[in-house]
Amino acid sequence: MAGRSNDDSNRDFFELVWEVVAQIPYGKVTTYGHIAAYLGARSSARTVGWAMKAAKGANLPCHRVVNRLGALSGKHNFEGPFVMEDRLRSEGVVFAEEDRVDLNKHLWIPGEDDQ
DNA sequence: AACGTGACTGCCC
DNA sequence: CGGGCAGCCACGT
Repeated sequence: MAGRSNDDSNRDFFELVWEVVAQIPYGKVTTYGHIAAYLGARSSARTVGWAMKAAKGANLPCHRVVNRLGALSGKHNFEGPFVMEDRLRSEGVVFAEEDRVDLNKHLWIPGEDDQ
């Protein structure tokens, strides 16, 4: 057994992602890439998407996570294809275009004191 | 163990 | 502005 516990790196990447998502402020959004970069895995943006999928059912604001273009790439993974957009609009999030959030106004980057 | 797929991203045409 | 290609990581078959 040897303890391999060395540090918090033992935690699953998914769990770290969920913690970041839980920190996204109300009315703000972030991207898969920024979350991955914040966790030191800039190339794992895709894995962040898997974490979201695995988080389905959890009490996480996963609707605040969009792709780099602000598009709701995961809307079809919610209870309905309209739930994600509906939830964002409820928080006052503005859409620059159809199915595309205005990141210029609502982008929140983990680690940045923007809260 | 190999292959295909995907809630991604960057680069090129 | 759209479409294709490559790199990346985890998962299902």
